[in-house]
Amino acid sequence: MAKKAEQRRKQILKAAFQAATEKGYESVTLQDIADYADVSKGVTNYYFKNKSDVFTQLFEWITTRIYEKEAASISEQETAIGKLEAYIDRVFISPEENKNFYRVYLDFLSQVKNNVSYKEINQKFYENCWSIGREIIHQGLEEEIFEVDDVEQTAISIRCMIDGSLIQWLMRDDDQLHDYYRTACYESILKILKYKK
Amino acid sequence: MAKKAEQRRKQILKAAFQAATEKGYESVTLQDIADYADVSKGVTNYYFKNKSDVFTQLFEWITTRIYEKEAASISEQETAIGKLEAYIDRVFISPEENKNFYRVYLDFLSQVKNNVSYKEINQKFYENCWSIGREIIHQGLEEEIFEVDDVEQTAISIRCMIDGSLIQWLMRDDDQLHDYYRTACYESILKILKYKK
DNA sequence: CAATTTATTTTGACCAGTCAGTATAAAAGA
DNA sequence: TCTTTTATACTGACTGGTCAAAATAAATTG
Repeated sequence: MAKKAEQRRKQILKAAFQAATEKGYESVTLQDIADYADVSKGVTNYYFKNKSDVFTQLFEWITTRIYEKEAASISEQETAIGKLEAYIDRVFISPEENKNFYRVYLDFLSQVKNNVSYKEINQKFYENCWSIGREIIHQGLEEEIFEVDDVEQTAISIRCMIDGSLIQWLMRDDDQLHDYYRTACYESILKILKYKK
Repeated sequence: MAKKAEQRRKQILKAAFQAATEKGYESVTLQDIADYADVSKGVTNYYFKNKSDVFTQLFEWITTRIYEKEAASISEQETAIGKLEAYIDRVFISPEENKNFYRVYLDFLSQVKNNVSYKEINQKFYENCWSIGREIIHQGLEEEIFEVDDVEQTAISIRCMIDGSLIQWLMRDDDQLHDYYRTACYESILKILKYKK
């Protein structure tokens, strides 16, 4: 029974995600979600406390998923450079694949200031991101190819660079620029790490 | 008379801005705007075609204002380092002063994908930002303290770093971190510029 | 096994409230 | 007086959330 409920919950979250990608966070209605999930309107209220509850859980799901994919990508690599490359490639995954994820994530970001839960979820996401940065830095220090004096600050800066590049890429929304921003981001991070090849 | 009209327009835009900072972009109503401007609802509809028109003009006003303040800050400085410092200081201006500007800007960013006008306005803003970056880079190259091979790409990366740092700072929303992010951003950009002191 | 009861899930009509936009009235200014 | 500007009233569309009733599934009993 709990299995069925969990399945329904996921189904509704996916519908909410799809609705959000196509209509934008704020303008999504409970009816939209129900339509995308192919159920009637009441179901959403049966499985979720209210609309806000749906979106809170969706935000958590999205940030967790982004992190897990990133973490999985770097763990497949042995070297610092390999990890960093895998990381950036995952962030700038081919147009359309993860683009929607980051678009909806940006939607949520703009809501963080109005919602304490969102802020906490995002804080957790940041901490996950920083841990990825630390892992890459430590590996690079071990290999003696990076020169970093403040590991924590550098890990934070890496994510700043990634988010900044990602957003600028998303905003310009030109598939031609995909490679450009991925490369620019990657090379900037190498400089921040004072990479000596 | 045209002067009076222009004044009213600005008054309404300011009211819309204030409403947006306090209630968030999407949930602002025409009534809110009228209330903040201390006029009746009819006035807004008299001076603007519709709600979307108000926000489009507000977005243009905000991005222009952010750019102008940044440009003014760096033009007061002679040296590359002076310009860069002034630039970053302007971006990370004391909590509350320009914070609201960037918050509302972020609100607009999340709407760019649904609105062609927003996209164009933001594209123009980016170009202005990049021109600031170029100016600093050129100055630093003249002084022979930076080492940059692709000026354009580096100018873009500088703004990525700024936006990324800014957003992370805004999201964490802890006044204690103000200095931290300003410094981290500044130092990262120096590394991207391969600054040799 | 079949009949019946109970529990769970789903439906869609409905309500009270909000909104953008319009229409109209009032006021101010030329 | 006539035009411009501001205030108020109204409308029609849409929203989130509620709820009683229907449908379905599970459990119980004879």
